[in-house]
Amino acid sequence: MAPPVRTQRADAARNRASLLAAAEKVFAEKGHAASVADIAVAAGVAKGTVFRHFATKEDLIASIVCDHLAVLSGAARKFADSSDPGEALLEFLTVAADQRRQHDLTFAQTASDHDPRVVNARTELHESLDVLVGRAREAGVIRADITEADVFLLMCAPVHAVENVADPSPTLWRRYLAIIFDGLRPQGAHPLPHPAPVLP
Amino acid sequence: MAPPVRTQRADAARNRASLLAAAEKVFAEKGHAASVADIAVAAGVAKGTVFRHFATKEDLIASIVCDHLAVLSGAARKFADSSDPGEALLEFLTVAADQRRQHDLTFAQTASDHDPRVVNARTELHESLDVLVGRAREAGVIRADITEADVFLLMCAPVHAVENVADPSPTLWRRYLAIIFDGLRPQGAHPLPHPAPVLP
Amino acid sequence: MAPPVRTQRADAARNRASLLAAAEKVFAEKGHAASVADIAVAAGVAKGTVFRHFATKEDLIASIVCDHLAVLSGAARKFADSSDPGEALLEFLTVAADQRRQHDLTFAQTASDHDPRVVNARTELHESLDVLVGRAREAGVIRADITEADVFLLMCAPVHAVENVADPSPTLWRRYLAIIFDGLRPQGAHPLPHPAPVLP
Amino acid sequence: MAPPVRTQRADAARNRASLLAAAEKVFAEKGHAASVADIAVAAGVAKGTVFRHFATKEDLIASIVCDHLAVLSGAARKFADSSDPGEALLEFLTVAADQRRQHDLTFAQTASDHDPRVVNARTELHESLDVLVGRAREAGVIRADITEADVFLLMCAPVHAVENVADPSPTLWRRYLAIIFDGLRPQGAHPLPHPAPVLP
DNA sequence: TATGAATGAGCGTTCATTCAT
DNA sequence: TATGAATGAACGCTCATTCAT
Repeated sequence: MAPPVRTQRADAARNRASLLAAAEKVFAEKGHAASVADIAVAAGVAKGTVFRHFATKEDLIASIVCDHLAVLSGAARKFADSSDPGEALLEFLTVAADQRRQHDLTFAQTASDHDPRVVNARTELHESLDVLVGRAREAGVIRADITEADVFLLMCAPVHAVENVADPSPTLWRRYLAIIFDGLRPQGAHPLPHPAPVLP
Repeated sequence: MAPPVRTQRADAARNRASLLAAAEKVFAEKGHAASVADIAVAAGVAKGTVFRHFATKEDLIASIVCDHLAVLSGAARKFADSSDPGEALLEFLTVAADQRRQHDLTFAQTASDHDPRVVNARTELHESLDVLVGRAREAGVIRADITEADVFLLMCAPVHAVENVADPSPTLWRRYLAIIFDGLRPQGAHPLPHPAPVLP
Repeated sequence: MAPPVRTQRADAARNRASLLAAAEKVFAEKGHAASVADIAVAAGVAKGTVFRHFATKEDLIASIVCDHLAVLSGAARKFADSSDPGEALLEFLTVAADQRRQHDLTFAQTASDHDPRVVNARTELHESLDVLVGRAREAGVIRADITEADVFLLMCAPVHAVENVADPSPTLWRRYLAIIFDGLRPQGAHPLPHPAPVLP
Repeated sequence: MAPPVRTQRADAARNRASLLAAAEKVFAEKGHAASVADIAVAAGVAKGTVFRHFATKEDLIASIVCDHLAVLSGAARKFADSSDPGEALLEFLTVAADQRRQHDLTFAQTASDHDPRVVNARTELHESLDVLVGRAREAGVIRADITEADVFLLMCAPVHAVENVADPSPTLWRRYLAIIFDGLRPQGAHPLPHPAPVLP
């Protein structure tokens, strides 16, 4: 009963998803050195098929970045409903760091900065974060001068810090998340030498 | 008294220095995408000249990384003599972040991890940092459970955080250094969920 | 019945064959100085296409050498069935010299010495030659102390000799083949000052 | 008493000679892959000094080839006085093959074909050989239809033959010289299918 | 639609040669 | 004169992208 177009679209969507998953893995493993051929092999398709789904390599990267941002938006929205705003923020940061730890796409960040889909996804994340951080701030579990932008910018710092360790324990980043989160707390806070940035 | 042969060497040394400076700049701007040709153009020399001074591109990168590490070692040793261990540590972190802000070579870190000169330079930095951090810890200005490795790993976090801002204020990183440094302080510290790593 | 996928393969195979032919010609003309670009131009394809068919320049050279060796093996086996072992050996040497005259790949011999495919092809030639030379020896048309290795090593000598002539008659090499073949005959043979080598 | 110009010339001549010796060795070892830098290092001088003595790399190669040809001319002239023309020819071929064995410059042959100094040196060798071979022919120790050109062209064949052996006994070439020399002898000679070439 | 062969710009690197010292 | 730093053309090779099948 299903029209053939549907079937094709379903196939294509499945292909696209498996390509994204393969690319995410390959990029995380090889970083910038990952080639389209590598990704095609990992996805079990021909090189040309990658370009059927993603116009350019940059487009593929941007799609992955979008997915990551969407996952984070979802997490931020979900945790924003929590009755414990401090715990919610910490849990969000834990999810964010863990995502980054599993698939480090730092190299892709700047590259896809100008892609409109990425801009949208980031905007959405900013909005979700604004709620989450606002509640934590109002509850007094983080300083009054900490903004959504601060959380966004510090989000990946724990994993970045660990990146310089040769063979890190898979939970070492939690140490640095704890340190940074302590820095966000109001207890013993020193005044900050620079106002928070306004992100687009 | 005047060394007669030095003239040539002086020229070559000047060239080498300008090559290093140009490469530092180009790498900071373009990251891994910087080509040897780019660097040669920036330094105003022919491509072949780059290879006269640095056997491979990797060698050039390692040389820059070594220089950076040496500057940091020097700063750490200098500040270790200070009478105010807390201020000394903060000043060191300020120097480190500012260096990184001017020339971000994050991409090079991993690449030159196995170069013996880089290993040596890093070892030296670890030793210098050990003294600096030890004094701050003993003076009680940072938590008792913070080690030299923690400082080393968090050293670049403020600049990393800022990297996601499109056109950042040149001193925005100080905001994040302040937050992280507050996280290192003993006031209001929560226990850390993971022991500090042991760096080689 | 018609294999549908063969069309692409046929194209690629044709390209590969024309690449091999072009490379054979260019290498014969320019020796080691032949560049991959030269070969690509001669074959009417882009440089990258050469590397699609042959992983490296060395691989391409080895492929040509293999082909040459296989042709010689085939000739040796074919002539080994002859009822006139002396004539058969002479005909083989004629084929071998003529092949070499058309495409001198002396320079490639040593270069591809370690390629396993070349090693195999050479081993096969040695085995074929062993039969051919053995029969000639048993028939008494060549000396009793001449081995397959001798024939293998002297095989290209006639063409080599002619290489020092500026614009040689295309059959001049036959003169030197005749002289050398006379040297292999039992009539008027002097004892040899060194035993035959054992080739792998 | 000696004018300083003489001293300089003597120095220069010594330098030139040591450069030639070093180059001969390096070329024999590395063939075409030998670089001017390799030669300079082997001679213990700077790269620029090589070009003070030899305008181009080709010029250097031509000079070595000239030297080799001159040595052979000398040998040919010396042996031409012998009372045993057959032995004299064999001895000349032995010297020629041994020279080639020690320093294989096959790769250089064609390259320096058009250098006028090489042309001269070769002409001189042809003249010397003409006498040597003429006497052997007249004495009946080689066929009546063998010319100086034949000997010239077959001169290096024994060493060439051995070149395909991986780790040859240093006297293996004598085996092939003996075979080829037997081919030159009148006993059991078959008529040759092509007239001797006329070399310039 | 999916394939993978072809493309060609660009890469890191080498090296004969030039030239200021 | 001898040096070795600088040059730049050329090399082998890679890879994102295009396109015929």
